[in-house]
Amino acid sequence: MTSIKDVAAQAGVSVATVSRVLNSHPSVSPDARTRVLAAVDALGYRPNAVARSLRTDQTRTLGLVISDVLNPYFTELARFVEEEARALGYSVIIGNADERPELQDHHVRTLLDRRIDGLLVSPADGDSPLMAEVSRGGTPMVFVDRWMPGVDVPVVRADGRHAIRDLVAHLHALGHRRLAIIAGPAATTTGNERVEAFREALHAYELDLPEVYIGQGDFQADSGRRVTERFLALPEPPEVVFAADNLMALGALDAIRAAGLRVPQDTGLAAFDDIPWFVHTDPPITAIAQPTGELGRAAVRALVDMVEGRSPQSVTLPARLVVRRSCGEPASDQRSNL
Amino acid sequence: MTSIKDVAAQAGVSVATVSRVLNSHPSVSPDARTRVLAAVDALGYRPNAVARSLRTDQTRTLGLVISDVLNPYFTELARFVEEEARALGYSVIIGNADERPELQDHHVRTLLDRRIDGLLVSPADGDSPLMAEVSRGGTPMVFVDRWMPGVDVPVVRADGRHAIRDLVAHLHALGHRRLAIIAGPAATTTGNERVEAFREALHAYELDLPEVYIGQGDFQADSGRRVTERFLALPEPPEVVFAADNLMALGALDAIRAAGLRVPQDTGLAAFDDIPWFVHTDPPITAIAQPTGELGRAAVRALVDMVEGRSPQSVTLPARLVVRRSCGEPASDQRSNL
DNA sequence: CGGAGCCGTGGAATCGATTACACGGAAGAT
DNA sequence: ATCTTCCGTGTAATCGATTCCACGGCTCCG
Repeated sequence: MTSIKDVAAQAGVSVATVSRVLNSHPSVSPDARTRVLAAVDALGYRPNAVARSLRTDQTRTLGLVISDVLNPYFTELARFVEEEARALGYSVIIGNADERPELQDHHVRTLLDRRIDGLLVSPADGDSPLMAEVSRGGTPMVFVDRWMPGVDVPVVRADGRHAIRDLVAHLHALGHRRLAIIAGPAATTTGNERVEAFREALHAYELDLPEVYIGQGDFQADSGRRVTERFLALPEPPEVVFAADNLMALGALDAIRAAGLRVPQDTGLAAFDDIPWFVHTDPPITAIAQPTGELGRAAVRALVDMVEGRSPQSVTLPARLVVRRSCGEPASDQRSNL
Repeated sequence: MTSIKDVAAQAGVSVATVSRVLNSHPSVSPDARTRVLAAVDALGYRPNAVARSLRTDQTRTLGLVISDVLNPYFTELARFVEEEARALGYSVIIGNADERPELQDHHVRTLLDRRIDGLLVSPADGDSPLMAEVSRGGTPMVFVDRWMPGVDVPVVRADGRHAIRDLVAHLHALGHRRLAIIAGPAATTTGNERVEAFREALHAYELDLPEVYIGQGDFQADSGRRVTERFLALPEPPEVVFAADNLMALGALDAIRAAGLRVPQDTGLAAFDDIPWFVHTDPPITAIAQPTGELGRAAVRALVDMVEGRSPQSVTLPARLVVRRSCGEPASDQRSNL
């Protein structure tokens, strides 16, 4: 590998001058500059990012730790995060926690060892003292989508409260009264919030959310399947099942089918998170869509603000209901985005 | 940040001894070892990976450049790659090329600047002289899924030939004769191969693959939609459309629906790449499944072999047909994996 | 005409690790 | 007892960059 010394030798200047040219430091003579540039070109020289990072103590790299790459919602989020980061001159290293706290911690530590400039996290289930420690340790950090209470870092997320209210209104209008929810892990904020918002919305219609209608899932398809089986085995099974994420909705759909039931005639289905495939399932699935692109971009901007010494802002964006056919045929004025 | 010097001071030894303990070098006294370990613990010291990499000239990091993260096939691949790499003690940095050669080159260069130990690439459309250059430059490199002719590096991929023959047999048995294909970009190997295998399989049944039945796609949903619209507008539209990847199949499904046609009664649909959602579309989609997990693992093993000075092997694994209902109701003995 | 100030440049310190080499002391060989 | 060998340890060089400081030469001003 050619180093800055080779370039210096080739151009007949010192390494200091080469470095100045490369970092567009003002005090370099035009003559020296051209000679250096020519040498760089001739040798195909590229600065060693490792050496540079050691000296400058910055890597221009952000870490992104997400709970599950296979979840299309997070994949999309990751894509937007990388895009915005690139626009701001940063690279992104993604760590996939697979919803496992210890794997999450592994990635966080690895990223810290590499001296990333900042960390974007969507914390998995289970508590992780590491997070609080990292944030106290001074590493710029921002939570996206999910967050951890008690850890004082900016949060960028979508608020589903309003959309969930719309969903319940929609279900109520269709005549459904027995509504169940497949919740996410209790330890994730998104897991809790969605249940609470659902319960509140039901109250507004004087409906109850009995314990047996709250299934404990883990954001994976399998758990959606298991919970739904239990719902269907109830003496009074729910008329509609609302899954707190798209993978559990997939599992729920499996279970309903396997029981020989039809959606929406026998059991309705709705999901939090909207994904392209929901248009093509049988039937198309009514879902709550998050503004994923905006979320990803806002998260990166907040983090970069922090890294570069500006004061970052927490951001909450509204999610919105997309009505399709999985809860029953909506009145025509309620249809949208098919 | 605490450095090795702090640990040395705390333990009352030199930095050399600390380093020896950390790298489990044999000649350290038990006494020194315990004192160092205690100091590491007390200070919460973690070695600076940047400094270490600079000195040792290895990062224990692999680069993975894929054509499109939003494609579930690649997401899954990436997940397995990371898993296997982690098992072997490596981290992975993913670069998403979004099917754009210039973005692909950007990521390759960034990864090289960071001195990754090896590079896993699934090249996008368009030629990139950079690849050949990198490989000649001595960076360990392995192609996965797609490859570039003329660049002499190991290739890990699935062979769809056999499965495509099975697919054509299946379609022929259902009475279909006019079969069309939505191809991938001509410049990608997977794009070409799938068309050629399809043509050959048709020949075996004395069927032709006319030019108008070959649509030019780019592995994105939109192109599948456009190509399918054109197919359907033909005086003699095809009875079955075979999409060379899952996203184009999604687009094709859109287009068929938009034209007011039913699958499979009016137009059949099959896809290369199988994904969980294909079970739940209306109707479930017949697809060719790649052994993604094995592919990812084999690719990492080949690359690590190369990095660590062993001689790497190209690997080709068979894909297999999964019959569902999107091409017509199969005879009962042909059904599988619903 | 002489001193102050500026500009372009190079030498050398530095970042945090690894590792070759030297050295002192203990143990074993003769 | 003396010589060799080996072991544990420390000193210092090194990786490839950035950047502080000093220096020589020039310009400008009084």
